[in-house]
Amino acid sequence: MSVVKTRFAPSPTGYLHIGGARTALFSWAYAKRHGGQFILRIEDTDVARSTPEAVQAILDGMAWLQLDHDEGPFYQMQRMDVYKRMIQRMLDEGHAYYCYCSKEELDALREQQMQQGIKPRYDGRWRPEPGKVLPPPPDNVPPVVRFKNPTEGVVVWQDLVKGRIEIANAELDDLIIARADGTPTYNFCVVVDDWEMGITQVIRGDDHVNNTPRQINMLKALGATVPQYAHLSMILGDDGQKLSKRHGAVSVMQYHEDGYLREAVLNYLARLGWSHGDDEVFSMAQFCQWFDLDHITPSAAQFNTEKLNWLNAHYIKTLPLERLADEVKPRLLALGITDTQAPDLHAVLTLYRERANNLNQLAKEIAFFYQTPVINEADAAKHIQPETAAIIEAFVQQVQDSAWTADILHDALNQVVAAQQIKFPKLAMPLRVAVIGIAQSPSIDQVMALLGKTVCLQRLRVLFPNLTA
RNA sequence: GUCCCCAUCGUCUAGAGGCCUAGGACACCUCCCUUUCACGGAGGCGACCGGGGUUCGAAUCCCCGUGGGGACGCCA
Repeated sequence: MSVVKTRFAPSPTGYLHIGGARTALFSWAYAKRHGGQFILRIEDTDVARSTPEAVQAILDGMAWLQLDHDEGPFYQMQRMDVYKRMIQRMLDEGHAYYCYCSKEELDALREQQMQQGIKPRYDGRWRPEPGKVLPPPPDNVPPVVRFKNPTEGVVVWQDLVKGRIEIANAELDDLIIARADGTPTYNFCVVVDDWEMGITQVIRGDDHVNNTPRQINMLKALGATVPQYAHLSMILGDDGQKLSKRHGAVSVMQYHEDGYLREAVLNYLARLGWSHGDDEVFSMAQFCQWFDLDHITPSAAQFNTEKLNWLNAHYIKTLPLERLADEVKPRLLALGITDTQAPDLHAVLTLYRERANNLNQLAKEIAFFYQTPVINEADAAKHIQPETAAIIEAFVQQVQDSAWTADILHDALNQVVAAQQIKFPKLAMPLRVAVIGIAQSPSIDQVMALLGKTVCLQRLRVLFPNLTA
């Protein structure tokens, strides 16, 4: 039994989006599960569309998700000599041949076939056959190389996700494996690489199902071992539409920017199209022990931001405080906050992490600890009444000479409420508005204790300038 | 058009012929907790695409519809 080896093979024509990330995650997890190797291969043979920025974006995305590869990254453009040697071999062994059709000729053929209602495909006009006389090669058309696909029989494989798939060779045509300029095309490079790199399980998107029989035929022509295939269904956007620029096909790094933890994204993606009974929340370590191809859903899955948010909230609540602080600090910095010493960020996070489901939101919510809050007008209008100043006055009288802890403040609050014969919110809400700018917060006594006496009193005086205390 | 794939609550899914009066999670609704908003707790709403078979018995197997998706490039 050969050792398991999987690969993630993106083409660098854009960022790493959520669908690609899941494919990578599953390939990675499969290798981990079986003690195998996971390799990263950049399929950059489309020179016109590949960019170094996209390569970097993919590397960044993989790094953020911590989907580390054991080998690579390999770049197909650096393996040209390998492909060219293989193409020559195919030619020499009669598995491939030169085709002198021009693009225009091919386009015309395709159009004609479409009109006739038949599947558009190459008609084999340059395909050599015993007893067949080929036209003389035109001297102004540089030839492409085509693979001589079998014309009869069927290609069958046991897909690890979708089960047995069978496609008739009659449905396939002779695909181009080398362009007129001599460069190899995608399907050929994949075949050569998967073979040479010893890939045992090809885990990829199911848009490749139709390429699989061609690849199997080429593998067989080369005398290579055919790997196992697992075709993952696609991920649909939140709106049920195909993922695209307008439908949330954003970079995984966008999730990072938008305040999501990698733990949440990974857990969410793992659970999208794969299941382990009723388990919903699990670590990547656990996932790597559980992951298998038998429990992958063959149908497409719709992305659900609400559930991602829920997982994000879970991880914000349970992450080690140190980790959480590291995630929040840069986001506070983006709000102009550099110093998180006083009050202590860990203490602030302990108080606030319970209620957050997003890192950016969390940073925004605790910003008032480190900078002057903006008073929310609606909250102020609602909670600051004509009698409020007197109530605040009484409160300040009560606490100005005492120690400043949550317990003491808690008692003081209750005493003032009792003495003034008012409902608790009559005091608590104006305090919130004055001290933190809005009417929603954890217990106001705890918030004020963290903020400190000086700052609290100072902020109270801003909103209630006539305090005598 | 041709070929291929798919089909359980709004969404992600459990389910491999009897354990299913179909389970869990997100969302939603109600109640509880409460110092507001959250968090948390307890309930609730809510699905096997349709039709034929096979079988004592089908969400599970088969066929046909229907619907959705994918592929048909000198793109990957």
